[in-house]
Amino acid sequence: MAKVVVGLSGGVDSSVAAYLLKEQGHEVIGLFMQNWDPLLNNDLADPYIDQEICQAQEDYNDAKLVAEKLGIEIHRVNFVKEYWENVFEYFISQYKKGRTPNPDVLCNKYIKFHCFLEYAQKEFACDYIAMGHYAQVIHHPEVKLLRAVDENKDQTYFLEQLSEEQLKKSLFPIGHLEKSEVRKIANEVNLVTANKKDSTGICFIGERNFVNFLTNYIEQKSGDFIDIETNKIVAKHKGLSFYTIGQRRGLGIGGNKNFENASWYVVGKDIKNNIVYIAQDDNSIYLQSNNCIVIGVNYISKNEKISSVKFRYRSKDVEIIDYKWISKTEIKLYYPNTLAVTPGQACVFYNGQECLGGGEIDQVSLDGETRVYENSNNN
RNA sequence: GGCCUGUUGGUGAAGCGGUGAACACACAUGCCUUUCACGCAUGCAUUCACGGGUUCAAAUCCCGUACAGGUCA
Repeated sequence: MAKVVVGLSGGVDSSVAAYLLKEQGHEVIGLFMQNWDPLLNNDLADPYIDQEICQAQEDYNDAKLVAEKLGIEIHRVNFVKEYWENVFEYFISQYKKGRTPNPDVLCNKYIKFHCFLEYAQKEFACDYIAMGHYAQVIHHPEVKLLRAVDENKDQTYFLEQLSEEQLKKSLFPIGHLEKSEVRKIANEVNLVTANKKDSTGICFIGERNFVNFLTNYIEQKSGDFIDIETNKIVAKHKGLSFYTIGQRRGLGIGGNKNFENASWYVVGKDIKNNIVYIAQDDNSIYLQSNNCIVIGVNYISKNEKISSVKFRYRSKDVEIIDYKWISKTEIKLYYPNTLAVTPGQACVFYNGQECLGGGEIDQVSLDGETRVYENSNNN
């Protein structure tokens, strides 16, 4: 029996997490976070911006109903400023450099498992915090982060940056359940969130037309789409930051008599010359790499060896052939040829079911040839 | 100026008298998804530059007009 503060988001997962903790006999307190304010943050791409009730308010209402149903207290906290300073500014700075950052990894590191944790401990003197993530944590004899039982929903990818101290204080009550079981429980207990659609898009921000969203924060210049095979200009792009490596949709390049009848994929960027390189092959050699440098590494389980990694959320694990530490926080990984490993994205390390930590993909190469996925060296 | 060839959806392009106008790419929507993406599914020309004619029937044949390209003096 412990005192636990649950992050109630107004979704099914956290609702069921709270319910399970209560069932286990813990003293449970709900805490709702608001980390994004469309008006304050000038988020003109928010589809709800003209509505009277914003998304956050609607979610809070659901969270409140769940708390009432479960008979637990609910409180509300605002980390809009902290989110902007610790997550969003970095996110934008990376996009300006042509990279493809993952804000949700930082959101977990700095907001959910830092601001929230501190607040919960200070305000409520709790023993633990709990979240509705699909992940499992073991506290004894040593801290381990494990993939969720429901491998399809596993979210350890986003928890890659959590420290041992943060994990020690955290519980993931639904990590041993399948998503379908979570929904089933929610229905049995009759929670309003039981059949609510899963939220997607950047955590706390939500679904956006991404080009419009970024346009609010990044000035972009149009430039050339160049075929990397022939070096010919194929079309105009809207701004280098709007594209990520491996992207197909949104390029707007239709049939062209000078080229084959095939889709185009983004395979590189040249920031200095504002060029986006493309190729007409989803398996292009220019999309492939077999080694990369990962920086800002957080290593949770120092005794374990990396056997596989994930380069993008929900992508298949890639077996690691070898790796070499460059410094305490930088590592070079060697792996079989893989498509679209993208600078800025999180690279997460695994050994079987255990998540060992991870870092940020910095430089990507095929054998000795560095991919022109970005030119951050010039900045 | 004469002669010749071409003009099909957002783009590239099949079809060349017989009756729902291929296909590819783009795009849209849906699914998938706590990042960005990938992927999957579905949809998308009542109409073939325009006007007229022949025919039971034309995008497909004929005539004219307008564009575009070629070619000959």
